[in-house]
Parts: sequence; structure tokens; C-alpha cells
Amino acid sequence: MTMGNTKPATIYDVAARAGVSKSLVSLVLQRSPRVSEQRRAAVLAAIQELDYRPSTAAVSLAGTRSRTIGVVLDDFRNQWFVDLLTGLREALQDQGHRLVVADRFLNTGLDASPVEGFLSMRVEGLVIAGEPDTDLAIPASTPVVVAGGRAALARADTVANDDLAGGRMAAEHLIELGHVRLGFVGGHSAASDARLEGWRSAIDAAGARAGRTASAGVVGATGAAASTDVTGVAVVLAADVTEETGSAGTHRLLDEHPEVTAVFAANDVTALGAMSAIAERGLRVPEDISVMGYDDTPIAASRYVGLTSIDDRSIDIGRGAGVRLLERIADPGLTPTEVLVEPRLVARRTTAAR
Amino acid sequence: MTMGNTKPATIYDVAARAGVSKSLVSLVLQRSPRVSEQRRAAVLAAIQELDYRPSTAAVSLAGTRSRTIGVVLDDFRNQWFVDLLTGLREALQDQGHRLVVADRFLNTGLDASPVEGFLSMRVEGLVIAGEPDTDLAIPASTPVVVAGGRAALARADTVANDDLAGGRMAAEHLIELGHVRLGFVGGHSAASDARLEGWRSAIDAAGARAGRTASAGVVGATGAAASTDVTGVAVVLAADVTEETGSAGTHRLLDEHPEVTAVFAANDVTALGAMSAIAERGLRVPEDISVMGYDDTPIAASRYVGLTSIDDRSIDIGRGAGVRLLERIADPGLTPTEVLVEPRLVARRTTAAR
DNA sequence: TTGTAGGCGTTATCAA
DNA sequence: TTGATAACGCCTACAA
Repeated sequence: MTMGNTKPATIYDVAARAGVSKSLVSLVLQRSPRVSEQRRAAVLAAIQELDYRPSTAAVSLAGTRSRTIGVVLDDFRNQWFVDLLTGLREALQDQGHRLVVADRFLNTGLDASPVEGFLSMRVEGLVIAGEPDTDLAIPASTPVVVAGGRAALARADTVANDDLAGGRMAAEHLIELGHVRLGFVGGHSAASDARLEGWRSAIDAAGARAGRTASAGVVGATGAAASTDVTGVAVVLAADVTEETGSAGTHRLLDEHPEVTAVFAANDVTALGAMSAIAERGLRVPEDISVMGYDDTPIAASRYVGLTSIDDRSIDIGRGAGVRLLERIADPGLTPTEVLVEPRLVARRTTAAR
Repeated sequence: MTMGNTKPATIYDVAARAGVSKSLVSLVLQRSPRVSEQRRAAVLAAIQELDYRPSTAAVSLAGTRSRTIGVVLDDFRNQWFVDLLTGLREALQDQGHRLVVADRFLNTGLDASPVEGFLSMRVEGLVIAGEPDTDLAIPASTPVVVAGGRAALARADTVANDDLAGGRMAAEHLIELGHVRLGFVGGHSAASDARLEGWRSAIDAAGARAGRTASAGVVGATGAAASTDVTGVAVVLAADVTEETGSAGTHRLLDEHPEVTAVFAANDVTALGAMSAIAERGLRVPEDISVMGYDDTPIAASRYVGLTSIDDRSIDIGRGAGVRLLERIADPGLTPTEVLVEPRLVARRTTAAR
């Protein structure tokens, strides 16, 4: 079709080809209704023929808004952003906003942080996904919403999964299945802490309901409860929540508390670690020990793993974050809010009644 | 520090603050050596104080080059791009190029394809990661290199993993372990085909070496070979290579050829499917059946899975693709080349001697 | 409904 | 070594 021309067509070329002024072309581009059908058709035809595409640089320079919003991911390896993006797309893209994605490392060496790059692009707003690095300096004038992860930025809106509720759901699921000796394995992160707290509160509540003494201690805690009491034991390592943490933590948990029949891990990868530790001890999942994760990542959903998990509903978080960002862009004076999305239990093959 | 000013500082503001002309500021920005230390210091100070950041829009509009290159991923869910990006970064970013990433879906609704968006940004080059969709129309004037995946674009350079060699390595590994009844499970993709072909050729070669008749047929093929001959049976489903494919294919493979003791799957996810099928049949990995995957994804490396796999060396592919893109940008007249990166065997726990 | 004339924030080209 | 001044490609009044 087109020969390998070198210079991209400009609005001038289109105008000339269609026999109109550049302004008219601009109007057509912006879908203005105040253009005669004739001219519009001519312009559209010219655009086709010239394979014209407006320069985003020129558009955002000349226009009042860049129509682009930046998404900062903590790490491309954390798959949870995939669903988040879906939700963000729904909320933002359909409003004509362009999404640009970067993780913490993408353009290091050019910019100090991905935020720098976005500010240079004059993004209209920022979505910080996950636990924001403390040192990503964002000017107060830039609308920001933190999606997933607690707000390190006081001025930012937050849309996140309700980790407390999720932790509670995990414990309740296990208790309903008849488990009374529960274990938790987590590490160093705000999310892990919150999930543990929720898990504990559910155990306490179960004890209260039964009119007995329930207790949730940490490894090393003494006190032998009656055999039908629901009790919980937590191992929280001073390390990131990873597969290694899950493995090491579970080994320690089972060494000190062999009576445990159900393990709740701070997230899916950690749960994977727990499962390998359990296998290494010659035990089976879920026959001997039930295992739960958190986040409902693709690995959990995998047929091979089939991990019972808590769905943090990333899509809804993304959608909520997008909507909120739009509101804040429209009115920067808004008071920061914190929205919690209710998680959801996804039961699979790693948990069973005992 | 800075008050929540609304408008970002411009080069004019900096010039005024430093008491110099805009041109001088521009020179400092471009690290020109033809600037007195005094002025430079003054400008730098002003930049600091004003929290100035050049507008990428203005830069690419006024400059001759956009200094950005676009990376098109087939799908953010395919984790292999993570390493690819690392390689690309090494090659491109350090040369002052900005990377912008998009998957097939990111800005759908705004642009017909991610390529559209990149062309609007006037990227200097494109990296197509994975099997390019046939319909991503790229003007002949845009430098392109396909990273991983066969070139659907004749005019594009290709840097990819040597699937043929990888398939061969897989078979050789299994044969060395003493397996003589080999199975392959794959699906509909160029990569799967090539890996199968390599696997077959290694089986044939093993037979030739042994001076016996070796055969590699497909399911349904007749011919009972002597018990010490190395033979291969392949199940190639007319579907994408997914976990389901791996599971269904493996069931079929073992139904028709229960003598198989080692399964090579077209990729890691498929291998996961194979492992679940094997488990469903009450068999163990690797005691009863060895399993291999391809790509060496994080799942394979996971402690829980420990899948023996073929590392496609994505980092090196990324680096190679970046280097080549730079060359092509410098000289668009170059004849397209195809570089194959030698894969690497990563032995883990799913393969064992028999 | 359509066209004219600035201007957006930089780089690039010339002079000085 | 510095400083005017014209592009760059588009949007946005303002006029016609």
C-alpha cells in the first residue's frame, strides 16, 4: 500500500490533501459536531490515505491536558497487577485516558524513579500499585491514588483489599472445616500483619462463641488449652513474604507445634513454600494438613496447585482506584479517602475437613 | 520544601532564575561541554530550586528524535517478558533510550493496537515480544525487531531462542537418564512445533548411534520396537499450549502408551498440566514418570514445583534484541538477520534416572 | 461552519 | 561561550 515514506504525515499534510484548514482537521479529530459532513468525510479520507496519526507530543504540548496517567508497579514479577490493570482500564481508558505502566526498575538510569519519568510526561495523575516505596517523591500538586497496599502517603486516596476481613475469612473457613489447631506463616509486610490480625480475631471470636477459652499466641507461647478449643499459633519471620519464608516458617511451626492441622500463609507464594515444607516432612495436603494462601494469583488457580486462597479482587480495586483518581483530578481539593474492598474466599483442593 | 505549586516550571523559569538565556539552559540540559562552570552551576541550582523537569512532549517535538522505544508484549500474564525487559534495559536504556511497555490489551479502546499508540508517540523503534499478532500493522519505515518467537514480519530482525536445540537438549537429558520410551505433549504454536522437531531429531540420533532402529512417531503409530530402542510418541493437540493442553494431552498419551516414562512438555505451564494429569492417575513424579518443561519460568524455579526445564535465556534475547534495534535505527538499510540464542538445561527435581 | 493567528516548552541554527 | 529566533505539530481563541 504505502511506500516506505520516512516522515510521518502532519496535520498540515492532511489539511492540504483534504483542501481545508488545519483547524478544521483538528475539529474533526476532536469529533466536533460543528463540521459539515462533506468536509468531515474529506478529512477522514485524507487521514486514511496519508496514514496520519496525531503526535501525542504535539497534542499534549498544545492542549491543556496530557490525557495520560501513570501506573507505578512495585515489580512486574508480582502478577497481581494484571487484574488491577484491567480494572484501571475500565475506569480510565474509556474516559479517554492513556495508561502508561512502569515498574520500579524500568527506566532506572534515566530517571531516579519511575515517578520522575511520569512527571516529565506531565501525567494528569498517578496510580501507585502496592506498597509504595517511601522515597518516591511526588509533588503535592499531582493527584495520586494508592491501589492495594496501605497509604504511605497521607495525602493520597487509597483503595485496597480488606486484609483484616480476609484474614478473618481464612480462619473461619478452616474452623468450619473442623480444624482447631491453626497455624499462620507470614513475614515482614503491612499486608501480612493485617491478615494475621484478622485471622487472630476470628480465632478469638470462635472461642468466645463456644464459651470456652480460645487463645492465639505466638510460637513459644505456653498454655495448654483443652483439646476442643480453637487455638492459633503464628510464625512471623523478619523477612519478606516469599516462598522461602513460607517454607522456613512452616518447618518451624510444625517443629514446635506438630498438632497443627491447617496453615494459613500470608500470600500464595508463601503458601507454596508451606506446601513444599509439608511435603518435605512426608505429610500430605490436604489429608494431613490444609493450606491456604492469599491473593488468588494464577499459581493458586493453576490446576496443578489448586490452592485455596483469598481473592483480593484486584479488578475491583483497579476500577475503584481509577474512578477515584478521576474524581481527584476533577477536584484536587478532595479530602483523601480510604476504600476497602471486601475479599472473597476461593476454596480449592488444599483445604479439607478433618 | 516546595509549596504545592500548580504549574510545572519551564525552561524559561529556570533561565530567569539563573539569569541566563533559555538556550544556555538547554545546553546545560544536554550536558554540553561548551558551558562555563559558573553558568552551569547557576543553572543547575535553579533547576533544583524550581524542581524543574523538562517536558518530554516538548523535547520530542522540538528535537529530532523521541529517544523512546516501544515494547509490545503479547500478554502481561506471560512472565517471560520480565527477564526480556532486563536485557532490553541493559542495551537500550543505557544509551539514553526510554522504554515504554504495553501488552496487547493495555490501551485497547483508545488505539486499535498497542503499535498505534507507539506510532503516535513517534517511537524510534519497536520491539515485538513473542509471537507477533499478524494484524499489527507496522509501517515499513519503523525499525522493528522481534524478540522471542519467529518473525511473522519478513523485514524484521529476529532474536530468539533456538527451540530446535532446546528440544534436542530435552530429549538428550532424558535419554541420558536412561529413559527409552519418551513422550511429548504440545499444542498449536510455532515454538511447540520447533521444540517437538528438535526432540524428534535427538531421538533419531540416539537410535542411529546405538546402531538400532529408532523411531519417533505420533500417537496411533504402529510398530513395536525392541525394548531397548529409544522411541518417542508425541501428542499435539489443536489448541493453545496451556495447562489444560498439558493435562488432556498427557492423559491421552498415557492412555495409549502406558510404557512412557518421561514426558517433555512444550512449555512450563503445559508441564504443570502434565504433572497434574500424572498425579490424577496415581503416579508420582519423578519416581514413575519424569517431566520436563520449557522456558524456565518462575513457576518452574519455584521450590514447590522444582520443574526441570530448558532456560530460553530471555535476558540474553533482550540484550541481543536491544543491540540489534540500535543498529537498525542507525542504519535502516540493514538486511534483516535472525539470531538464535542457545538455550540451557536446568535440571531440577522432576526428572530422575530410571 | 470554516479560516487566521498565537502559543505550548524545547531544540536547533545562526550570530554575536 | 552565550543569546536571539525560527521551527516542531497541534490546540484554541477569535474572526470571518
